[in-house]
Amino acid sequence: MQSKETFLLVDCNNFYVSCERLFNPKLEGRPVIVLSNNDGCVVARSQEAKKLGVQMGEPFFQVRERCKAWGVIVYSSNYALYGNLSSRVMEILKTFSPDVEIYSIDEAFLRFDAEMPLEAVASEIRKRVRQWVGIPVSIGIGPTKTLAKAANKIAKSGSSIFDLRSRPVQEEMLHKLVPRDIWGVGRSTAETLQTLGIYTARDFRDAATTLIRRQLGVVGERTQLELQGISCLPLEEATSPQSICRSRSFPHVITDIGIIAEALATHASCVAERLREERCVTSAISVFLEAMRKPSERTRDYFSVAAALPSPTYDTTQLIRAAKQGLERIFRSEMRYKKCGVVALDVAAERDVELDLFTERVDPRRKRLLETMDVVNQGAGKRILTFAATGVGRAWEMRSEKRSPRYMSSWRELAMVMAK
DNA sequence: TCTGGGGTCCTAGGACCC
DNA sequence: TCTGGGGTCCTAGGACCC
Repeated sequence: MQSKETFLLVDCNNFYVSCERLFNPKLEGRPVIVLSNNDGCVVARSQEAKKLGVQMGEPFFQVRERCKAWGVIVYSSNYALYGNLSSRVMEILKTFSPDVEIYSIDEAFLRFDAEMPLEAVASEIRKRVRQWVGIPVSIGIGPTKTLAKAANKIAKSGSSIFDLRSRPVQEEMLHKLVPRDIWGVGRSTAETLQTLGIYTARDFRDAATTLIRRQLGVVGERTQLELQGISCLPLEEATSPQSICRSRSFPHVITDIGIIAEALATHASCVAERLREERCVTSAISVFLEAMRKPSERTRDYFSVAAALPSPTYDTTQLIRAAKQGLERIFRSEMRYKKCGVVALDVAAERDVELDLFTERVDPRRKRLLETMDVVNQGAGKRILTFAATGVGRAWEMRSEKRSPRYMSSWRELAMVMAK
């Protein structure tokens, strides 16, 4: 008989804020928020900031004045720092179970096969991550991933660890959660459930399967089964991504094709770099532009074009060339552009790609050149070596006015310690 | 006048996640 | 003036084929 499996969901508390606090302990106990790229909207909030009513995803310009009045400390996002701390946390988690699925930058599922004293394991995980990296985490325990997620939600609001394995506890807690609290239930699904008279997570779990299947499709049905304790979402193996996208909004409207070409060349090189990092190749890219329709309106026009590459590749030059050709096909001089991006489609692991006699292999000399660039850029900081097409003016670059130093990835930005 | 049935593949769009 | 970015999966509908 297959042994019973249990899932732990480990989630870093207010992750980006916790990262900032690590290097600036004065932020402890104070309201802190972190903004998205371009300082556009709020993507992380400390407990204190949540209490003040700063909403997740709220546009920053709408809360700026309130933040000033309340003394909220504001940071631009610093992904170099968060990425680095994230991998340290994940390394620790891997020492507790061989079965770890890194679900996002700040959370991971761990699977345990046997019946184990998992509450003890969970508190050891919390202790070790706190001690070795300095980040506080919450942990949910459940017989399925969806229940572990729900347990984590409960853990967040108090005890830091919550076990949702026992049936009576499930009865009680699922009655307290609304469908929207459940992983996989978004706004639209929650509305549908409401019209069906389903108001709690427990109602959802106990509703007629045929009804759920008809109204919500296989996705909804799976979520329902998971709530019943029947595991349908296995731990995902780490696989190569299917697509890799890189895009940025401009800080202001841009109409100049030359500047957009530089931005796209930069995005194309980032995509290529990531492909090499993942040991992947792409056989087609898509280029897209977004333009403002009217100055006052939020609505955007979206233009995109896909282009096949001569052969599966991770070569920056080929991606830049294809991006440029794509741009020429969709660019209109009268449009007011606000964002652009490059997507690698059809991404596959390099070793899985069958090269026949006629497809061009990446030239070994070019391969060495690209590898060298990657090594230099990783060691000395990003963008030491770049392709000329990516430009030097960088008139399109985003606002990031309140970014903390890259303490862990840039020699120039190391923390300073005064010793007397 | 009246126009089958079954299958595959691809794409766009929606929904959801962090 | 100022509203992010990067993913996944599913579904419906069209094109195409026999």
